[in-house]
Amino acid sequence: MSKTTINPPPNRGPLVSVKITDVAALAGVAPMTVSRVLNTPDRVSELTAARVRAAIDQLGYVPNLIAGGLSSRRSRMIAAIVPTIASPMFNEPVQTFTALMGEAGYHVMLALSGYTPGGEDRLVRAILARRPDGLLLTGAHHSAAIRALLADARVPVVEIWDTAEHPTDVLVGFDHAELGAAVAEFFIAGGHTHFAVLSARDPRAAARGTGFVARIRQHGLTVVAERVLNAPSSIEDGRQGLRDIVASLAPRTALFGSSDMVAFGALIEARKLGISSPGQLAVCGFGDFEISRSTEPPFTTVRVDGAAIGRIAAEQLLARINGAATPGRVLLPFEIIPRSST
Amino acid sequence: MSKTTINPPPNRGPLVSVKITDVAALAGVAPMTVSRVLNTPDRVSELTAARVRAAIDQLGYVPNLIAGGLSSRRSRMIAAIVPTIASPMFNEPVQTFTALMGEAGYHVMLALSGYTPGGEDRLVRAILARRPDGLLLTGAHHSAAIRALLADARVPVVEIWDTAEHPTDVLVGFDHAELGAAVAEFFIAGGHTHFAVLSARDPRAAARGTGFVARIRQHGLTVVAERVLNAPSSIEDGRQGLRDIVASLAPRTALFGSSDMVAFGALIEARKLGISSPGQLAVCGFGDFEISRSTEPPFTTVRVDGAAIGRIAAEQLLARINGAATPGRVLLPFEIIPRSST
DNA sequence: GCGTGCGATGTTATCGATATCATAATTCGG
DNA sequence: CCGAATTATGATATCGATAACATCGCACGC
Repeated sequence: MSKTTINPPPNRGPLVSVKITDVAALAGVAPMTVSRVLNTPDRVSELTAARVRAAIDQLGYVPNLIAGGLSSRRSRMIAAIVPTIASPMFNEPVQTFTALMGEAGYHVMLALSGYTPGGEDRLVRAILARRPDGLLLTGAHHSAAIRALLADARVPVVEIWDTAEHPTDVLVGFDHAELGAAVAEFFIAGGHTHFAVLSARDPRAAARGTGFVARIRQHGLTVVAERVLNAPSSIEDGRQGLRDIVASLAPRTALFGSSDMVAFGALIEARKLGISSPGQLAVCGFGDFEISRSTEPPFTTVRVDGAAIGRIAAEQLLARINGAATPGRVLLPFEIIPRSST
Repeated sequence: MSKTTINPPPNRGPLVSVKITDVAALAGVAPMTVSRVLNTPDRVSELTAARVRAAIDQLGYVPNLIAGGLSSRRSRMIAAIVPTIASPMFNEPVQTFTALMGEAGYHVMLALSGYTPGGEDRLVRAILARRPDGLLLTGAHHSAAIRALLADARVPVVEIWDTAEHPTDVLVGFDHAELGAAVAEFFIAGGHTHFAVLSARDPRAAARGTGFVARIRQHGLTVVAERVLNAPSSIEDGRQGLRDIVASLAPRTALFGSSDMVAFGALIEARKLGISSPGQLAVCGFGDFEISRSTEPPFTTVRVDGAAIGRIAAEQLLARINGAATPGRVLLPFEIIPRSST
């Protein structure tokens, strides 16, 4: 459909590397003064600062943060670990967090842990080798090895998107089991008596599913099907999931999907199979992804304020970095958004 | 719907910071030997290596890459700049690239430039301050300031997802204009005579749209509507786009959307408005996102092998870092995947 | 008119690792 | 068995910035 082309590489000019002493020499000041112009401009007279800035521009000086970091023992870098960016789930918190930390002078290094257990261990070691000034972790349940590493490293840590009795440091999340239970109550209030759940193979999705099922059983009602899907789960996983459980469905069943992708897949497959929604199959997703809102008809989901999580995480982490005592745990609310699928 | 809770923070233990000299002392060797065990194990006898490894484990030593980087003048870090992770567009290349560079011993620092022009400038400066060993840029058209910075920095650069006559260093991408033209030909071959395009406000989406329109005009055929959307564009943008142009549509129109999100939105809105597809409105998206495949019915799109771009970018960049001469330009093919919407 | 204090700048030591060169231990062919 | 090549390890200097302390000059108050 199109060609593959290969051209030769261009040549490059001579190697140059401007350092702080070069700038200092040109501006006729000590290197320390250049450093002050860049880091604590208030402590330099406006006159010299101008001379130094001129020299910086003239030479195209770009400070070396590696050297600066070694000397000051501050990397001005934050590492953020999320399971994946292939799902819209973590976009909001990560983007907000990154933007706010950026304003505060920190770069955020994003790392993907995947959903394979143990993938996190190597990653955390590798990341700590860069001496981040802070850490953002997705999830609050980590291996003993990681806990030990983090404790030794003395790095401020904020855990998001989860809850735990004793967070490593600061936690900003919500209670997944309670959320599942709330979805159960929502369905029950709608008169449902038969339920199903499709959950990704991921600890937090599992917690939502467990909370859902537990509450239903508390009410003495029936869970007709429960199925575990890939993580992160795709639309196709949701479709396949529905095909797998279709034989078990009651004439009127309420389905909880662990993400909006799953719920959307289930809805598509139901429509294809001639199962009406919400009549025969009520569906609730999770995440309030755009697809839940903008598809036709839009479907019911649970919204968590991802931007708020990112913002509070940034605030808490900055407070922690600056040595302030901060609350150990911030649990945020969630909200069921009823739409046409229930 | 749920509560907000705040608990006090936990206390932390004493501060420790193990360094290479501590490990060396415990193992009874010189620091340099510890360094060799970690970086060039072949050059150390198995016996001493074992002793050193034992000491490392016992002390929980995590090497300081900041110090190592200053000394060796290699950061073992690659910076990757993409416009956004809110769209599935760049997932495949980025994930593949990150995984491969990771295997080669490099960490990838992901940075988001957004679609605002000029956002890239500050970002590149900030990133160069960390002295990355290589750079991955999305897009091949940069400001003069950036070009100068990159040239001075002498960093290997690979540009992806675009084409340009004279790439900064290495380029791995495809020709967006040609892609748009191919979609035009595809529609024309299907007997279409009236066309519309919805394109995101982003240089590469614009190139696809322009290529599409140009080819249609070459054939003397009619473009009934042309509209620019937000970048990155959402399903809702696609829906709104279709509403905006619906009055201009011919009884049988072929629509090219700059991404599958746009195409999906247009299809949803068309269905809602009672416009049949492909009968009255044929639609082709771009990206082969999951939604194009897994929705019902699936719709036509153009696929680019994102994983291949990521892989080749990693290979080329590694070759560049290791001083090899590499091709300046690799253009990859694309493929139109006909489905039920055309 | 002179000490005091403060703002502006400079000097020196250091951050924690690795490049490079030097040296000790070992192997091996003839 | 011996000297040269090879392997394993150590000593020293250095990467480029900043923390901490020192110094200088000037304004200001009494």
